[in-house]
Amino acid sequence: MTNLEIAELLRDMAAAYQLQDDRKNRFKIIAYQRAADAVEHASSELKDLWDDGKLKEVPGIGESIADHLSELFETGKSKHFIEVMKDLPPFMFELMKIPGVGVKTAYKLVSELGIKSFTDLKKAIKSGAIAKLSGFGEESQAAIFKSFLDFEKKPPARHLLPYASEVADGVITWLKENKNVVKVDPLGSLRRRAATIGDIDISVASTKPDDVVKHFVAYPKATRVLEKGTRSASLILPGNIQVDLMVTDPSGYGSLLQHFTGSKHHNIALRERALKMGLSVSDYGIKKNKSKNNKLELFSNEEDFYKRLGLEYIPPEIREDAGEIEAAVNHKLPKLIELSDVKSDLQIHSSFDIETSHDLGESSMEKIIDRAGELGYQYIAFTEHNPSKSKHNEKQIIDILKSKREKIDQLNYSISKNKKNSVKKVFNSLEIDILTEGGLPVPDAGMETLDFALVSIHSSFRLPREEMTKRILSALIHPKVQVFAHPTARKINDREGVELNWPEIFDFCLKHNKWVEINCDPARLDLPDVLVKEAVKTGVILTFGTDAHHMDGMYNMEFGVNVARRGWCEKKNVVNCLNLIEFEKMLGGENKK
DNA sequence: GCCGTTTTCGGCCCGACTGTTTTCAGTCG
Repeated sequence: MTNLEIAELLRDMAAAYQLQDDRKNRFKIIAYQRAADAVEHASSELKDLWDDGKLKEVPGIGESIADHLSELFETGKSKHFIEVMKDLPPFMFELMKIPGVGVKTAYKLVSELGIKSFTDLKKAIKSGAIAKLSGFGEESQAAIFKSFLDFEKKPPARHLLPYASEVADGVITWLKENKNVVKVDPLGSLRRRAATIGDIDISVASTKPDDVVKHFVAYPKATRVLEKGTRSASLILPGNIQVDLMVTDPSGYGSLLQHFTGSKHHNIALRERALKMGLSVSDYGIKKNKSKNNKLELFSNEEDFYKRLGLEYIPPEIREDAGEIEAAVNHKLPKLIELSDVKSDLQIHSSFDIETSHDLGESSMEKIIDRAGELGYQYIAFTEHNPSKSKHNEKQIIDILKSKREKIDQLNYSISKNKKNSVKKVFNSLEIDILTEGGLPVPDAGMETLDFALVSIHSSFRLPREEMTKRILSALIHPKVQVFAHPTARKINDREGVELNWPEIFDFCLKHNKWVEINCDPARLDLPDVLVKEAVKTGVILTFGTDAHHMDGMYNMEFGVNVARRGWCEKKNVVNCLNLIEFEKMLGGENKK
């Protein structure tokens, strides 16, 4: 079972307890939901953790749930889960995927109207049967129908960061046309720079919230107004993208920024901390105790808000309730890496034709060097894919690589004459496929032409964990191999990452001075943030590579930096932050025979 | 059902919006 399937199962359990008695089970429900969230965000497959006896190390999984999951892994089922859910019709969980349809609604539709498919649902709506149920009416029936039509057309997807940013920019531009908008910011997972974005969250500071809301819901591109209140509203945009707006007075804007940035778990943890201090936190501000009559303390900025709770300012990227609050208490927050720290790009594909196994780049080496200069880099690496193995014999591969070596040497000669460009050196590298059985498709005489090599997986993604781990290590061991590129080989929304024994990989890299890439392509962002955090903890050296196949792709560096920041990365953890001399020293170091 | 700067027992975030059952339940973030 995958983590996603387990998370879904735990959420179904929470739903079951909600139906049984949502008051009595209140905290059990929360516990199951928290466990589900934790499983979804875990950096390893739960099955692997169970293999290693580490199930209970996942925060949110305790004695009881761990036991049930163990039974599930051992026997394929859990008696307790089956018992709790035995009377629930399976289709209710499908209905719950429609936004606005929760546990109670779904159960009622299935149990009282016998709905067993989406076709049944449509029939029930057409006949008006839903409106006749107690607790429902014409309007709620219509709301379910509209929501269903959106969902049927396009189930809510998570969007890549650059796309979500663009959509948000459109809304923000529209909001700024209203003169009552004092400040406007994109928040939520967009501000936390997560790899994918669900809803788009936007906050506004204004003394006239109702006027701003009115302007917002008139956004010309909106296909539907989901909600409209006095200080908040939600729209649906084409492609079934939801945009949520919250407005507050400028005097309390800091609290709104903080609240709406999230994450949910970070906020919950903050509020629990506040309670222990005798304070109550909401998106309006902070009160003494929970009493309604107590005076509200306002915060115009986030720094003061965190300070009030005895915390250092926590950067949005690490607000995930993953140790950042404890670190902020103890003044142990990392000084996160910044884009301006980056002095190089270590994965670029030029158009220099070496008859590659995969796609060739589109821009010339010369143009790429100019662009690198514009970005202020000191050095870059050209990392075209290796010459295809099927179309060449060994001698041909060696000859092709020698011709590229000559080209790079010429470039370095002309660079040394050009004082205007900040780039002082280009490295001759290669992105080499790791063969299914391990090993590399480039003969040693070809490897000798390189300054260093990247290796990566482009085939056989579904090997078992230990086999895959051996495969990777057999490639990394080669003395010319320096970087493990896009290590999980995931493609966001398209392909899951491979299974690897990460502690073993990281230990190996640490011991042999091998580096692990953060691929900056927004569709990859690989290593993912949770694994970056593990790598940083271990002390593994990381690299940035934009994987640009066109010189404009070099602008994607910022997305890699986002991931690094989310993984608690400092300047010292990333080799790209070294200047040329330091970098060459690092490259020469322990890696040479 | 989980978890701990005080706690192995006794807590567990806080509020907006909608529709319907006119005082609240359901859903969401």
